[in-house]
Amino acid sequence: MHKGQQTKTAIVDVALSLATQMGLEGLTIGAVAEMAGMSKSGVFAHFGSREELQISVIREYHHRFEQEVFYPVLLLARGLPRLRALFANWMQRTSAEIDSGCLYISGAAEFDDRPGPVRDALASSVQTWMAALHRAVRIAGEQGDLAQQTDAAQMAFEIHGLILACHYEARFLKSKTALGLAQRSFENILHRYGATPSSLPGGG
Amino acid sequence: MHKGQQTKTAIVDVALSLATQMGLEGLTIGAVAEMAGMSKSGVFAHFGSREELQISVIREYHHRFEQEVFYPVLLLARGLPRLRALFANWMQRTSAEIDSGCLYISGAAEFDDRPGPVRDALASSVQTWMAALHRAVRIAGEQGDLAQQTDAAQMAFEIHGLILACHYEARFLKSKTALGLAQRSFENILHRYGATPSSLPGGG
DNA sequence: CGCAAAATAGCACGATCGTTCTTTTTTATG
DNA sequence: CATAAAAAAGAACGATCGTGCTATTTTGCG
Repeated sequence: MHKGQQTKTAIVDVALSLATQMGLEGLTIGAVAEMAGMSKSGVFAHFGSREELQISVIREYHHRFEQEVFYPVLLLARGLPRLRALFANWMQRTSAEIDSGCLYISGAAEFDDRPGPVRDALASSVQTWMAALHRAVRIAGEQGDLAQQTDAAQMAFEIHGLILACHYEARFLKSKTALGLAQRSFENILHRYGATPSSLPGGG
Repeated sequence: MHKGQQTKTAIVDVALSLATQMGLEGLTIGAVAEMAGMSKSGVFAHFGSREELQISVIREYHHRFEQEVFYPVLLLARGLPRLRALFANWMQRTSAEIDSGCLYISGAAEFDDRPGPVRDALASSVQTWMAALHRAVRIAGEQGDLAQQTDAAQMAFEIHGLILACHYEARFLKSKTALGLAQRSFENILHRYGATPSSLPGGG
């Protein structure tokens, strides 16, 4: 008795790809049904409301984001290596999302002043990721991989900005140089905050 | 025989405030009509299509943006003073748009893969502004107010990112520190590109 | 004022949306 | 295989949308 979960997963899969492309507001049950080869009511029955479908999509996106950019870096040494890897994974995903779209960016624009459970789910996911980024920066500072006076919040903010500019200019303005500019920006930020090319073994 | 233009202006005014808040896709003729105290067909007759209304809104936004952040800086000396003023005006507008919303950001998310005249108008406006920003940076470099090897495209990209992060974190995540972080980011960028605190009078 | 033209309103259309209700098909189990 | 439950389909609803058509009001000019 678990065929339901199986098709529900398939529906969310289709809905996610549709939501990243058309936005969470452009996510219609009819479009999902057609793309999934089902009837509208067949899709609807699994969620009970469009809002619940949207939230399921956000949860799936969050899960994939974690899986792809966050979890892998835990295998690396704390500090600068982990921070570098975090950014590298994020950039890799961002570059893929130049074609597919990013739910955290399009969703923010759609729900930035529309209260409700969808916005809550979206903001909560983003907050979780922002906190993880902030933590990675802070730890790199504590490890001595960054200048002593580094402000983690400031550095995380600047990294966030570079990703947003990359996505904006590449996806919307079709700029072909955005990836390179973003990569260079990150190196500039690392340099500014005194990142060591390789960790010093016995730093006090 | 120009009452038409008068009410048309009023309609665009209402439509703009509605579009910045709800997005260009959320801009419905019925909502505009109600807010303008008119009938749907009364509003519709002025534009002939919703697309034309959306484009009119984009043009109006573009005009106000120019008027508010770009034109005033032409009174200042070329180089760093003008670049600083450009950013200051941009930030002032951005801080206001934390409440009202930004058409260039929400519009980009909505139309980043939806071809057509609306997207074209939006992208064209943004491109114009991006080119102006790039030019201001380049001129500052040529004036000797920035380090010799400054890459104008790179610096403009980083400034753009800081604005996007500011808007994102302030408007969507309700961060109260975003304004300060953005201001600090700009100072960091200026410092990194060797901006002089005040222009050197006789620089060769 | 009188009158043509412009501006606006009123109304209805087809389409699409989320949702509900009912019926049919599929599934898992005795 | 029989059968009850789960899953999916089908049809219809009310609402909302952009838009076209027609009537009415308002405007500006002689």
